[in-house]
Amino acid sequence: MGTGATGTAIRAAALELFAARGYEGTTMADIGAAVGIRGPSLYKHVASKQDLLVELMTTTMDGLLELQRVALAGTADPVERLRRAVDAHVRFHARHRLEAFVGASEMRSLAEPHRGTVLGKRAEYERSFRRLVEEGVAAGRFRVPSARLASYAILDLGMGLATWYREEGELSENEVVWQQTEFALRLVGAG
Amino acid sequence: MGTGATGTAIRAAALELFAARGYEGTTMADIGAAVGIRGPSLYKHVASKQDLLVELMTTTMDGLLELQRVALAGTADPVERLRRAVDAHVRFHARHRLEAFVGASEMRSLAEPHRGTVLGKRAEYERSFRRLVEEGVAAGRFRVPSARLASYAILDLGMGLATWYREEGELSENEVVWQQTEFALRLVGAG
DNA sequence: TCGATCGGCTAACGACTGCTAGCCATCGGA
DNA sequence: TCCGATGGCTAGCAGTCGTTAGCCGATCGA
Repeated sequence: MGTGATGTAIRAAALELFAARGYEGTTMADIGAAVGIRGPSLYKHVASKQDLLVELMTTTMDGLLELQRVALAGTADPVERLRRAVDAHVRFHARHRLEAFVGASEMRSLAEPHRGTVLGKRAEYERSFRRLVEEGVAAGRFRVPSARLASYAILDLGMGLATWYREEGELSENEVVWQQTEFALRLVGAG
Repeated sequence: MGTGATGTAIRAAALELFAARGYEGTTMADIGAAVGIRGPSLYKHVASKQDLLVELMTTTMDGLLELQRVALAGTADPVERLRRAVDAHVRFHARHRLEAFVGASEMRSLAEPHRGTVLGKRAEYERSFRRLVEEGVAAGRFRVPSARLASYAILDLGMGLATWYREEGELSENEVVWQQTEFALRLVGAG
């Protein structure tokens, strides 16, 4: 059944190229060259260029949602719930910066119906964060002018990592995660 | 000398299309259609498609830097300085969401040497924000684990507007600006 | 009135794109 | 040993793109 390793290598190369040059700016020949084969040979492993993007974006959103689900399971305290959700959010963006960057900037290149699906997952993710803030406000633990704006701010905090975070940077993943979580809690007035 | 209005209309149409479909995903025919002419006719008004992007991105960064300069002029108090810088930052992103979005996501489509120029301006803008945080820390008015991370967080807060802010939204520009400024001050522990 | 300029247009070039067709070497299992 | 599957390859199709060339009607100052 072959090694199957090439399929993974192709997806990894596509991710890196989509992040660096954009979906439209990346050719199948580019992706092929990155794994040592010609463009047309790619079609022995993947159905189409669009398929590469679809799979990349849906698995990214699924991973993010799953991580959040796990982080929130079995915890009732609003402050602790937000802390865990932000931890998962930031950690995911640190570990998958390229996926996050492509996910945010290439939504337009995603064809229907997948575009709608991914947008739906993203809306669900955001709604979940807003609810976390509202829970904290209702419990008298947070103090914010607008739960919507606060949740957007927290989401943006983590998504920003996609731009500036580097694994080789001077700050470790844990340090960044801790500080961003601290920022998020200060932001909602739970410091 | 003609009206000159067409040149402006072309730039406005290009901005909207670049934001919606991306630079590579936008054709000269698209831009022409948006202003009621054919693709090739555009060359009576602009030098090239790349020129459209170059001008868009440099004027955006210049506007952002100039606004920051004005905001900081003649104020010494670190808290007030950060407050004004964040106000300008957020207000700019609210008023020029499309420019900000294109500026952030189409850097890759910008050819050298303009890419280097714009990146330099952006680095200067970021450095200025970091210095503001460091000033506040040095004066004992802010309390942050890392000035670098705090300044990134503040920058991301405003840049996020590019994604979710809408003029027709329920929150007015002033409300959003005020709340984001509040968030930024909480974030650096100056609440 | 006349001639230049302005700003549209179509035709077309040359390069490039995603993808298909079809060929062939390699190699593991029967 | 041989046969089929695997996974490379080149050639090429059918389009699209940015851009140039060259044409022509309208407008306007002299």
